[in-house]
Amino acid sequence: MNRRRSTIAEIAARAGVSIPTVSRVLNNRPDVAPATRERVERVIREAGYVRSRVANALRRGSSGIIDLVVPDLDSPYYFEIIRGVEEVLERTELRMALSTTHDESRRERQWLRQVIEGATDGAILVLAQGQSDRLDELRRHRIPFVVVDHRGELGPDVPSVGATNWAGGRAATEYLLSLGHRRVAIIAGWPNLRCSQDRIAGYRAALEEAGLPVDPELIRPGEFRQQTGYDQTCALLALPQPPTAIFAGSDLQAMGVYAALRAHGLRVPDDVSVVGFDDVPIATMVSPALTTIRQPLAEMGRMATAMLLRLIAGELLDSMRVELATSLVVRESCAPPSLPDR
Amino acid sequence: MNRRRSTIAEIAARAGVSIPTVSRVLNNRPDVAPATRERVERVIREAGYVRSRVANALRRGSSGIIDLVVPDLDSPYYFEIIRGVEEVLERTELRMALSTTHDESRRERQWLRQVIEGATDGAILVLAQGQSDRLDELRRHRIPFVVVDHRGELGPDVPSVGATNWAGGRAATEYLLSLGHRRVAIIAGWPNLRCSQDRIAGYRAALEEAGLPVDPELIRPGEFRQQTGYDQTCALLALPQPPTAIFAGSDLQAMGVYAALRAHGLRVPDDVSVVGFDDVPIATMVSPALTTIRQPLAEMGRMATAMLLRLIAGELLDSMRVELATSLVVRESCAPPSLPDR
DNA sequence: TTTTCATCAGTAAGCGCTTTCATAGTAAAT
DNA sequence: ATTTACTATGAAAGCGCTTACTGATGAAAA
Repeated sequence: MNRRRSTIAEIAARAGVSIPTVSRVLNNRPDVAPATRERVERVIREAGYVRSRVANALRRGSSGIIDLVVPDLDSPYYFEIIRGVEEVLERTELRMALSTTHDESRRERQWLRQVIEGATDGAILVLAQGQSDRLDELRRHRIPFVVVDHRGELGPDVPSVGATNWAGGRAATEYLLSLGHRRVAIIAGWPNLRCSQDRIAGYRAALEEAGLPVDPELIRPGEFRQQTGYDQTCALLALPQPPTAIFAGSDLQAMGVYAALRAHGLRVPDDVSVVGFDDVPIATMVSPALTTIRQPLAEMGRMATAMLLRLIAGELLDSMRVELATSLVVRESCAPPSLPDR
Repeated sequence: MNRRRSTIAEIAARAGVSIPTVSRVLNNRPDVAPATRERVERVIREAGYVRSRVANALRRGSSGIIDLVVPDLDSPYYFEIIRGVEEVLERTELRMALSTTHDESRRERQWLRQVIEGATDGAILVLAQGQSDRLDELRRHRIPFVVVDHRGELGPDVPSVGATNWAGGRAATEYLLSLGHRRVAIIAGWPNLRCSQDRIAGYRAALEEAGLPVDPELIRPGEFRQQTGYDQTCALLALPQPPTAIFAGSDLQAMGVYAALRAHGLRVPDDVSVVGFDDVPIATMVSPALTTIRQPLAEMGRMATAMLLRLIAGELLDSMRVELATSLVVRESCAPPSLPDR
């Protein structure tokens, strides 16, 4: 009906009071006479007035927006995190601005500019470089942020949340070893990712603990995508002594492993055992259901958001760096090796 | 280094010019002497100045934010759409604010209030009720919007994008029929969803065209989730004359179908053929790979965003209602029926 | 040389709201 | 009756920026 959005001034005029009085009513200030308050509130209701968040933002320098930045939107990994963030944000007045960088620095700068321009209240960066210029700039602009699953080294004062990747890598390997496997391969993420390094370290630890040699051939880096799983499995299978178990760096990779194994006429888990990482929904949908290391992605998102909220409120964090526990979820993709080698 | 964010006024002072001049430089206005422009630009660079989008937003009443609203964040369906939206938005200066309603009207109002408060430039509503108070209110506040995959009836002047669900329903059924199936079941979404209705209509059309009776027992409504697929398949299998092919309403449902079939010791496609709907990534990851009706989700997101952008620019839409083509993607989950019934 | 125009830059207003600060009115204390 | 102390409200400033206007210049036209 009314074309323009109504302003506080209109309400004031209609209610026969001054602008500040309306503002006071809006903000539930105590110093308004009950009768006046009543009257103003009625007018507000009648006019269908909603206050402008933009004007407010300008006034007090906070936009009510949290930025969530992910490298891409091509994996359930990100979506789980996004969901976690959304879950806590939806209980607040804050909105989530989602953007992607595609790991391109051009996009990163663009994002950074937007964030700073936009007076973001805070940012959650997924898989960001642990100590980069970007982070410094954010800091310089006094924009609170927390990093999820950082890459590379982490500055000491960077709030971050991750998962116990080392423990996960070790648990998966130990499990496979306990089943009797002696040649277990690991497909990881790129070595520049902190989580990859940790998982491989966990894998090595388990092997060494069991007194088994670490065969470099069995450690295959790559992206966390299906294709990598496929390709590396093929490579692994071409080895003179192929592994009897494969520990993939992500469930998506594991799907590639499944496909490659099928293509070679090998059955899971009868011929080769497979363990994934992440525990995204697909893990339960495939057959055999994927045994995997659960990474509490949604919870990481929730935790990061909770931390950010505290930072925004100016509170201190109990701990700058929090690591959430991974856990082994046993399903159907592992079994004792068919023919024990060695 | 510098604590506060620098303002245009500071730049002006430092460069020895007036505030409007800085603004002109910032906006690439032609009426600035080259030398002055040069100088101002240098100061801007040195100061690391970024203009406040908030102030701008207040000034010109546009916030640079597009709202994307989905019912939930629990299905690849949404993520594909989100990705499409992000793809076109990332080429603009606009940011995406993502929120969920959980189909609760409380959340919907909250969202609506936020949107109106926040001076959103426009909104994309996924699976919104075709003619609801919400939409009216958006219209009243002059907020451009477009609906993706609307539910229920659609007002005539509501910009929307969907897929050719009818054609998809028909194509899937025809394909199954052409394979020799005579009892094909359809698991759909809730009947209040427009897309469900259309698909069922397409299914009926194919059946009738082939001179086959439509058995109401074979039409099973439910949610688009895995569990529904599982449950309805069990129900279907319990029928005196179970279907030899099942057309699921989503790929997720189809995963449930797979699981139920496996649980009953039935093989896909040897014993029962399965067709999905959507063609999300999982479809290619499972074995047998899922034959499905591809719904160009990401493209729908892109299209919706493109339309919204035009609406925001004040341009007219070529067409209020656009339907993107679905297509049959044949993979491995269908085969002729093992024992022809009747 | 005087008039006419571009050209460049500055003044001021205002986007919608919050927030001192000041003031009128009223009730309580002297 | 006068002072004191609130209480309820209004006037005005300002958040950071854009954008009519308004003026100075100096160059081109008369």
